[in-house]
Amino acid sequence: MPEIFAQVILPLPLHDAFTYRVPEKWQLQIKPGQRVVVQFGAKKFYAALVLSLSEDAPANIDLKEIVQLLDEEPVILPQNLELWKWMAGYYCCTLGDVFRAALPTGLKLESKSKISLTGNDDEQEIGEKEFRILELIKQDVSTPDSLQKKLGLDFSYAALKSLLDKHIIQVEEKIDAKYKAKSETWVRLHPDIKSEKDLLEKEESLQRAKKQQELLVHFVEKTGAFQAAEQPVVSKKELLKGTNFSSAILEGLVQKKILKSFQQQVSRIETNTSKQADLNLLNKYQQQALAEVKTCFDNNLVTLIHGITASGKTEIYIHLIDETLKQGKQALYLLPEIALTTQIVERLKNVFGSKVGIYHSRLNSQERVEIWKKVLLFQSDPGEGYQVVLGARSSVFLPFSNLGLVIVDEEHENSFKQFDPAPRYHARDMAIVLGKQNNANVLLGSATPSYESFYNALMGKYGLVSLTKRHSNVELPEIIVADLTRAWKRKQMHSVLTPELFGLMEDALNNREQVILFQNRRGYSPFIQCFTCGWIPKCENCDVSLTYHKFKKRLSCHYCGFSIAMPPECPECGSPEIKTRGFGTEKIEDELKPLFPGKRIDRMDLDTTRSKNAFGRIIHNLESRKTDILIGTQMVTKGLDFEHVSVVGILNADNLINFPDFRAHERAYQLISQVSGRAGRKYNRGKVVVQTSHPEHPLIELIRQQDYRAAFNTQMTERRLFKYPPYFRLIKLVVKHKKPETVDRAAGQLANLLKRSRDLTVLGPEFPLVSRIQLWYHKEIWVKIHPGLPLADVKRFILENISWVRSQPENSSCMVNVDVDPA
DNA sequence: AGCACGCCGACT
DNA sequence: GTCGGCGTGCTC
Repeated sequence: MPEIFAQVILPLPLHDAFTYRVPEKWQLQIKPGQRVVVQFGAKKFYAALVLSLSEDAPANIDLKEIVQLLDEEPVILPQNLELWKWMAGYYCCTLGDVFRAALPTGLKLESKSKISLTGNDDEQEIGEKEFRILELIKQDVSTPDSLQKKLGLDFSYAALKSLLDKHIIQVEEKIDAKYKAKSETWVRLHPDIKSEKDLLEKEESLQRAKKQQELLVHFVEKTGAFQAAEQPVVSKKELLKGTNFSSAILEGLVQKKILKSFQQQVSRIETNTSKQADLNLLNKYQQQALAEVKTCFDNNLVTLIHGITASGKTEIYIHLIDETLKQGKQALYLLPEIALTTQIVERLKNVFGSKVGIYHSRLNSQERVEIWKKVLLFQSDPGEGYQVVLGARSSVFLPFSNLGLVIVDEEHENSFKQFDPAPRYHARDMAIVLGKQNNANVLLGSATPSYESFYNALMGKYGLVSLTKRHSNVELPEIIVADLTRAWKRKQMHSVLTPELFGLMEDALNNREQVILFQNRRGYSPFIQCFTCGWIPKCENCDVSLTYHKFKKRLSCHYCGFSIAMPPECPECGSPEIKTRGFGTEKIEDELKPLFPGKRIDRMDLDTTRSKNAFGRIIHNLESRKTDILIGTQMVTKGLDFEHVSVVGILNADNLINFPDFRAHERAYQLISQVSGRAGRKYNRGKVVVQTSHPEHPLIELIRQQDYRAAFNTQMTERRLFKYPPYFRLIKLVVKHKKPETVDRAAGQLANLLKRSRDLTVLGPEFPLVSRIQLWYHKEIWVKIHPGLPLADVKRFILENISWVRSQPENSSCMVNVDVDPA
């Protein structure tokens, strides 16, 4: 039999696959998609993924053997790997990067150095540092990391190495399997008991062990032994529940070979999710839209459904999923993380029961592995595996075997784009690739489609379906523009509220209706400033001012988490007069309390939703009308339906519109529309107040008229003129280094090299909005690419130039991040 | 990404 | 004179 070699992907940012020898014992069993343990480098072990197998190997390399085969069957299918390859190529990252992003943590493993004593303690001279390290090792601190954490500056690798050289300690590499199946103890009759007669004999034999006898009777009553053909089993937990029997009594029966206990694997995921509801009937507009979507699907792989808020898109999705399931195919339903609320999760579980898996970042790694495995299971056992997945961005990596439909709801959401680390992929775009590879239809849905998608639809690349009627005929809210500057000048402001907004809030609250206020900044105030000398506290690691959080009495950095206590006086001039500047959600909450005495005010932002149940609690309080006014950031915009919210206030539209980003207008429009959608969903027409200092701004007028199409057209003119998407493709390059001079020089060189290409438009290098993050200086280069150019060649050209710049000694291998289609 | 090897400044 | 910093290059 010829020798077999495996090309494996390591979970590292390396461009090549590496070849290992396959030991003879696994030659028949090994398949692409299985995980293997390999040694890579002098000591590290990794779980790698078999990419391919071959009978020949690269010459002149001393190959290592695979240490362990981890899976009996592949954890990922060949067609899934095709998506990985596409992603690595398109987003200019390595397969290793994709590997890391794709597999749930529980399926990845990495070796950790475990330090232990050798027991060799002949008198040897050791230094102070060595002594302190040794003391900790004796207390079972056994990894370099934890030693470093405990000792701080007293730790050094040299001291560790010295101890190693003196044979006082030893280091071994241990790999931990992160995923363990959860198991429970179950109980059944011992196989020796073959009839009821045997059982009675055994029972009588227990005359002197009353408790055991009672438990046996309890077991028989509970399970009905010999009632059915199959011998009954029961979990130990279930058997002992509500009784006084202890484990010891059960153990006694097991010892006497009357009962037998065994371990059984159980799922961590709730299983009592039987189908509880039917599909809702669609109204005539929904029926029409559904029919149109299906027609579009006949001609286009991708269809965009532009449906205003509350037009009932979700129910259409559910009908489409249902049809996909009837064809025996799988469906993937993608939502942005924040929109994966209990409302939608429950609806899907009720309709599709145990066929639905939910996959998002709040699951722990063990749960994620179980979802992964049940999606994989669909291939071999369609009855048991998941046929529908509702999930966030990373669900595109799940091992689907027979995908028939992909839905991307809220497709305009920029949180579908992964920022850091690589792969910097856009889940909506990956969904489309996934659709192409599987010949599965893709449905994009939004009330305010991204301009790229809408453009593609208008150009005929995607099908387009519009839904313009809200269900139960609720009217779109009325939008009122309130002039901040005028109100300030006339001294009519009630704290942060214009008289327009204040008046409407009072009316609403008097009618027992609720109010949502939107402000794009969390914390108390975006920055503070000394009234006397003008000093503004800045982050030590990043180039940003610190945000004041009043509740914690601290100043903190929203980029790196750095924080300091609020100084009692100005550290520069000693003046005690430090003033807060600007308004964050926390300060607004404070300011509103005296304006609306007796009203219950709640706040929803990153700071108040950190704990696991906080989000649900805030939503519940609003639903049950325990909250009168909710103040929040972006979070309040997401698909939450509340019946009694009649007024929505956007406290400052200017900081949305004036954001220095080519997408600022698109985003401002989307955001304000989405928040507006929260107003007046059931009984009467809601009111939205948009506060701005520039009521004459053309975008404000478009927002007031709620004219998506006009806003789109206006922007398209600018996008074309300034060479932005959808007319041009963008690649953003971020050069990073700890030294500003190096960043300057390297970024300059790179930009100059790229500018030599006459086909490309190159902007920069420029310092980004925040030019230093966590002690690293950043500089950005934007490359605009004409759609006629071969993208692969352009990328190769860019990557070659990056390598060249990085290889120049004076640039001391600075980092360059490549972000294709930046958000 | 790690980690080893290799070359120059502040200490016994 | 060495210890120890981190800059460069390799890992099947």
